[in-house]
Amino acid sequence: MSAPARRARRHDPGRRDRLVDTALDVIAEQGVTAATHRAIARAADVPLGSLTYHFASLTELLAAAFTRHVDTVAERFDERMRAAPDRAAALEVLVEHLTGDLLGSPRDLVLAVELYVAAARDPALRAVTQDWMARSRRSLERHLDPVTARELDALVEGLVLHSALSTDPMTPDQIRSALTRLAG
Amino acid sequence: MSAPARRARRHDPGRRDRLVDTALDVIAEQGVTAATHRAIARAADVPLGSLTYHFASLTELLAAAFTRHVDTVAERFDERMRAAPDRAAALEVLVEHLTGDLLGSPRDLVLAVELYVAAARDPALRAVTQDWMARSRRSLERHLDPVTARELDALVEGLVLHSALSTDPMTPDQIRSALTRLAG
DNA sequence: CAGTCATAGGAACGACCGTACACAACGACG
DNA sequence: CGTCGTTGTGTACGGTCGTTCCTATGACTG
Repeated sequence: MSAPARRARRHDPGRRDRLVDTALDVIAEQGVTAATHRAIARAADVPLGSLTYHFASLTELLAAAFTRHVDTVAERFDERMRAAPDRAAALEVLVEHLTGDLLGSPRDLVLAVELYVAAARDPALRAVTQDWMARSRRSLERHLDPVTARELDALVEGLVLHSALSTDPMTPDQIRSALTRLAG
Repeated sequence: MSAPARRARRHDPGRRDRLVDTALDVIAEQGVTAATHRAIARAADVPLGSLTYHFASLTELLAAAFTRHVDTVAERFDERMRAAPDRAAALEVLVEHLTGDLLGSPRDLVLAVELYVAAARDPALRAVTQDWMARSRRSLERHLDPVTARELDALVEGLVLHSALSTDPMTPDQIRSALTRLAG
């Protein structure tokens, strides 16, 4: 009957990496507040003690997880931004990034908001959001002046939050027109 | 020595109200995650059992607290909005509301973000934020078309979040120019 | 092949939580 | 004055949490 099929190998290189990914999964599926040592250990199918062995504290693990996610998203965005030939194309990249990546994928939307939550609660995680905002702005500044970049960045944050909390979210067209209106 | 000067009277009408206010204080000073039965009871100087006597659950108490706060802020905003003679004045009211009330007072800024956090975590509290957004939009629509109102509302949310999480927040002038740029 | 040491594993500790509940105090009312 | 229902209080239960700690293992080094 039982014998819970513990598949964890005794020797498990890359477990640390796997834990970071699993933490991200748990956050996306159940929220930061549910991302406990035990929940992550269960999801990764490793013993509880393994988490404190690889990460000095839970905060450190969450920081690693959010950092990995931010790296992925920010890098993908900057890549596309670099490829944009001019200002108009850059705006279209932003629209696509927002409606496609952030709002289009429930996972990324949830992760963005959960990061806000975590940052608001834990000063150690605030550095991650600040890094994200800084990189996002730098990407925008490839084709836009700093003032516009900053305003757009704030608007993007608002639209993300709005989408996450509101019933009847804005359509991609409405979002495009809001962004172009501000940047125009 | 001890005899901890428990000042709570045996008969204490209005205690329920006082608990709501105290809950708001605790949230503002220590965050929603620290707003536990025990923390609020300690701050209000009432016994623990008193909280479950007046409120069926902790969520219900937090909802009452946030509702009271939202009522205050939303009503104050709508009042000033009604007094605005035209669109330009309305925009100035919005700037004043944002830079003065929300961003000017650390307490209100914290409470706004904590409400986002609570809403993201607890579906029962989401109704409060949705109510806030709806009222905010309705106030804006007194002098602005619905599309602009909605866009401004999202931008305001973004600016609040931005201010709370960012180092070097935007100045009131920068905020004014962002808002007028979108609404212009 | 023996020894070493980073890694893996599991149980336990102490703290805090929301909530339930039995009891004490009180005011209203006969 | 005695009874009763409402309101207030204190304690305890069952649970989850982060973290610590001791033991076991097995891959690598010499």
